[in-house]
Amino acid sequence: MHYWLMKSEPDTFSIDDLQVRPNQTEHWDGVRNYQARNMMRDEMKLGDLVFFYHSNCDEPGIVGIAKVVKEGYPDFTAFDPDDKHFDPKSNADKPTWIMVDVQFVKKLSRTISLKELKLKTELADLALIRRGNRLSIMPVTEAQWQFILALE
DNA sequence: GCCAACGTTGGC
DNA sequence: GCCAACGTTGGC
Repeated sequence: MHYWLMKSEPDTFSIDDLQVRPNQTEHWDGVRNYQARNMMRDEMKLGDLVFFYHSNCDEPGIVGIAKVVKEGYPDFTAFDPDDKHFDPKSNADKPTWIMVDVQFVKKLSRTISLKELKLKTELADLALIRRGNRLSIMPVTEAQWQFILALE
């Protein structure tokens, strides 16, 4: 059982969007970073829990929880020339990019903001708040997970 | 294989 | 809108 944090821009896809999807489930397409891809391909397992993080918005922070309901499989948006995330180097026989499906679990009662997370010495090692980090998917230790949940 | 140029991310 | 940080690309 692993814990994760996944970033999404709420203007593009928010926790509310996830909540109203059929089965409250959506595929996490569009990741075009090898490190993030490798985590989805190799380490994300059914039932893993995910902090849903809103980035590039008024109050960046953790807004909810999701869980992994389908393990890594080819990101078909890479095959579609009309898709924003089209990648001509990826094809169905040998897909470069991988995604997982996540399902809504809950919204937090409040946003646990990046600003707040940065103040906690307990979270100094969290990838999210290390300077210059741009990974859209990152691991969270169980201790970090429990600590953050207790902030709600 | 080096590295400059360029594009993207994402906080502010 | 700005810009720092970082990943990728492509010439050599």
